[in-house]
Amino acid sequence: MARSNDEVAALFAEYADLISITGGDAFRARVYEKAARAIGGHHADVSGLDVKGLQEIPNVGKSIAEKIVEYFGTGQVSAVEELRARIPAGVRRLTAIPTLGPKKAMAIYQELGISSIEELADAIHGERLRDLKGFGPKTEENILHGIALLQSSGDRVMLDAATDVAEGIVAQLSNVTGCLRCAYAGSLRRVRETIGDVDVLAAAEDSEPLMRAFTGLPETAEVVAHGTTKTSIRTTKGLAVDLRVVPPDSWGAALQYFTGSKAHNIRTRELAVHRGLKLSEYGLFDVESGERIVSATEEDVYARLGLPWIPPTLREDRGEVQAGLRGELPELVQESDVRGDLHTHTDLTDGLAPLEEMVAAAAERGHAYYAITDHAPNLSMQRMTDERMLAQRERVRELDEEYGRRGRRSGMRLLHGVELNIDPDGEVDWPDEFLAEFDLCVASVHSHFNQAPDAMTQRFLRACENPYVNIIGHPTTRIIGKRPGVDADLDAVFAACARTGTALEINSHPDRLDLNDEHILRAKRHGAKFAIDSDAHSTLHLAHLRYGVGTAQRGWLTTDDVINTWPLTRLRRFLRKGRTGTV
DNA sequence: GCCGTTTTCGGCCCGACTGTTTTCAGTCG
Repeated sequence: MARSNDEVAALFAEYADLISITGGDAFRARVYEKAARAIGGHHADVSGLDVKGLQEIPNVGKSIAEKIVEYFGTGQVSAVEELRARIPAGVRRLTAIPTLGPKKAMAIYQELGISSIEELADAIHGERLRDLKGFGPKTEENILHGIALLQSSGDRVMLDAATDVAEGIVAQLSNVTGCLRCAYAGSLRRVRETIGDVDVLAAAEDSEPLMRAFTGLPETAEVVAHGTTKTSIRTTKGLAVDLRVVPPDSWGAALQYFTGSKAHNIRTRELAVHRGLKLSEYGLFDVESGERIVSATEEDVYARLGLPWIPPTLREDRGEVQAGLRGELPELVQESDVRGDLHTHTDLTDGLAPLEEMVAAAAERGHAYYAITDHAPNLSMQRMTDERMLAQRERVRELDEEYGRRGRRSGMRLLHGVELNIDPDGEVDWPDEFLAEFDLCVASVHSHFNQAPDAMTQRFLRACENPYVNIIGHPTTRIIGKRPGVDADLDAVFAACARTGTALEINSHPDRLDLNDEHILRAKRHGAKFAIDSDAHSTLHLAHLRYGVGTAQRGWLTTDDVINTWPLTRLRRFLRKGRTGTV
C-alpha cells in the first residue's frame, strides 16, 4: 500500500546517514531521520501529494517536500546523489555494525580506505585498526563481535519485508492466465522470524506463462535460474525468490513439501513409510503398486497419514505430529481472536500519530478495546510529565465515551495505560498511588542491558511483584540482527509472571518478535499468560499484530493463553492482579 | 532543515556508558 512511502523513507534515512558520515550538521541529519520516520509511518501515499500537501506531514518542511517531488519527478534527488558520489555505499554499510557509528566509519574509510565489512574484518585481524586515533584493542573486539552478530542473521530479511514481497508476487502471478492456484510456502508460511528466501508455489497445466510473468515482474532485478518447473530470481531489494509450478493435482503434496520444515517433512515421511506409503512433493504413493493415492490438497495428504491438517506455524517437529496422531493439536489463537491491542504509543512521546488518529485507526481494525501506553518520565528523552499524562487521560476518557457509545457491535472501549521503565533495581517510574489510576501498566527494560544475570533476574522479579505491573513489555529486549536478548534466568522470570498474574508480551514488531516462539513454549509450561501487542508507533504498525499472532502460534498458544483475546470483563479481572484489598 | 504555550531565531532529547583518553568523543536508546 504505502510502498512509495517506504522508498522515500529509505532514501532520507540514507541521506541522514550520509550527512552524519561526512560530518555534516548533526541537527540537519536528525531532521532527515525524523522526516524519514514520519513519511514511513504516514497513512497516505506520498507519491500523490504536492509540496503543500507534503508539508502537512510532521517534520516535513518546504525543502524536504521539494525533494520528495523531485524524487517522483526524476527518480532521484540531486542532493542525495551528490553525497552518494563522495562516499562508497559500503561505508554506510559499516555503520550497521553495532558500536560502529558514522564517525568511526569515516575514520576507517579515510585513513585505511576500507569500505566493506570484509575488508574491515581483515584489517582488524591484521591489527591495522589499532593504530588509528581513538581505536584500541577493545574497539577491535567490539567491532568483531558486532560483525558476528550482524552475520548471524546472515542474508536473512525481516518477516515484514519478506511478507510484503511474497504477497505482491502472489497477487501478480494469480492474475496470470492459466494460474489455478498460487501461494507462498517455506519458512515464510511457517512465520519464522527471519526469512532466507521466499518460496512461491503455483499450480498450472502449462508453466510457461507463469515463468515468463515471474521473470518479467517489476521487482525482478536478476534471473538466477530459469526452467520449466523452477525459476529463481533476485529482487531489486536483494531478496531471493523461487517460483515452482506444479500440475494442479499435485498442489497439496507440493505445498506440504515446500512449506517444510525439513524436520517436519522427515517426520511425516517416516509416518508414511510405516504405513507402506511414500510421501514426496508429487503425492502420497503406495509403495507396492506405485500408485498415487492422494495429492490434491494438504488436508487429503495429512488425512491419509492419520493426521488432522497441521497448521504451518506448528510444522517444526516439536511434537506436532505426535499430538496430531493423538488428536491433541491445540486450537491455535488466530488474528481474528485478538480483541484489542494493549501496548501502543502516540505522538505525546515517540509515536508519530496523535491520539485521535491512533484510536480511529484501531477502531477501523475492529478492535473491541484499545490501550494507549505512552512512555513514562524515567525515559527522560520522551519528556513525559505527570501533567501531560493526566491531560492525556482526560482526553482518553472523552474518546472512550465517544467510541463506547457506538454500541456493542462497532463500539470500542479505551484503556489508559503507560509503558513504565524498569530501572536497574526493578523499580518503575511512579509510586503506587499514581500507578493505581492507570487501567493497565506495561513495564519494560530500556537500558542497562548488560547487567549480570543475577541482577537482571532480580530486576524482572521485582517488576513482576509490583501489583500495578500487568505486562512485561518486549521481555528480552532483543533486536533481531542487532542486539541479543538480556542474560537472565528466564525460567525464574516466567514462573514469577505465572505466580503474580503478570502477562508476558509477545511484541509483534518484526524487528523484535519478543518473546520468541521458544521462549513462549517455555513460559507456557510455567503457566504464564501472554499479551500479543503491536507496540505501534504509527497507525501502520497496528497491522504488525499478524506477526505476533504467528509467533504465538509457533508457541502453541490458544485464546486461553492470550489475555487480549478475552472479553473486556475477563481482561479487567486479570488486570486487577493481586491488588484488590491490598492497597 | 524544522519548528513555535521558551515562536520567525535559536534551539533542536539527554543521560549513561564505553573505551579511549588524561578531559573527552562516539554510540546508543
